[in-house]
Amino acid sequence: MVAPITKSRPRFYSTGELAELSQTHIENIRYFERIGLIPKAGRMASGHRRFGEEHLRRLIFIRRARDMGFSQDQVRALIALSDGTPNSCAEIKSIAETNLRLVREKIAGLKRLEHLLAETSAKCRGNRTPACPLIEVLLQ
Amino acid sequence: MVAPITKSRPRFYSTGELAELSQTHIENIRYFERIGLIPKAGRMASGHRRFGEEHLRRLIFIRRARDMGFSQDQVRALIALSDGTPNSCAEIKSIAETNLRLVREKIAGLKRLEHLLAETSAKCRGNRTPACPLIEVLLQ
DNA sequence: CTACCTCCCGTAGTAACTACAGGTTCAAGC
DNA sequence: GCTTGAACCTGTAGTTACTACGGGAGGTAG
Repeated sequence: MVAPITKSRPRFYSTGELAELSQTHIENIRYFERIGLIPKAGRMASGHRRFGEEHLRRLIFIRRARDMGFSQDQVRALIALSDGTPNSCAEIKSIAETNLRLVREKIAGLKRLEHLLAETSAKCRGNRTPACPLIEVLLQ
Repeated sequence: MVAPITKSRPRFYSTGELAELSQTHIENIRYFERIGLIPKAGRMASGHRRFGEEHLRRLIFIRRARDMGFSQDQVRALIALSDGTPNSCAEIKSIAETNLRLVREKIAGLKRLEHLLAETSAKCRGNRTPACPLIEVLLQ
């Protein structure tokens, strides 16, 4: 087991450092703070934000969840449910399954679209004889 | 010369009729008119819009194109190109092919997501033993 | 000391609609 | 002719999830 990059002393991060470490846009971090998706950061004397490990973990969590296609509301629910409440696991699974169903529907729709586009495009020779099949399809 | 009023029906439609016939939301029709995606409608004395066959054809064209995943800008380009300009067919084909590529990329991304969700969700029994695998995945 | 970078805040913009609020007009029934 | 309810009008604001910008202040290397 490799020791993670842990600092025994409390680590603090500037907004830019946190953006780098969490692979999140800097404006996005401020945005997440504003809408309450991450806790409010402490401040330095200068007014610059001072984030801690907790913010980093939360941001990585959020990015992963977003990568998994969860909406902002779902992410919010996942955060609330990930705190160890009994039975929350079942709720989390249910959110994931709803999402999986939506993803599968999206894939199915896009595949139909792909076939339509590919077929129609293949018929087109780019010379409009007798008429462009793409436009024909759109006009009926 | 007497115009054959009886048979060559200059059909007019109200906004609601057009919405019904083109399967478009009524607010959407007004929106499309406002942004110039369809021509400005004529007006009755009362101020109610009066649409013609041309509007209906255009709206159906737009709906089809949108169903095919074309963006509003692409739809605008397709409308401009569908007017019979020489060589436009090649440009139309190019728009369609760009779109096809984007659709395929979206499908690939969603499939990766589908696997991740399905796998993680399958591991979850909804009883958090020892910990919810979905949350584990999000936390690393 | 002077660049230059990073950070601050607030606002506005993006796509592509969708949803009011608050009013007019039309069509049908009595 | 009157009433009622549906359909229509305009204009603005809300949606999702950010992203960009303007204009200024703090931090640091040479």
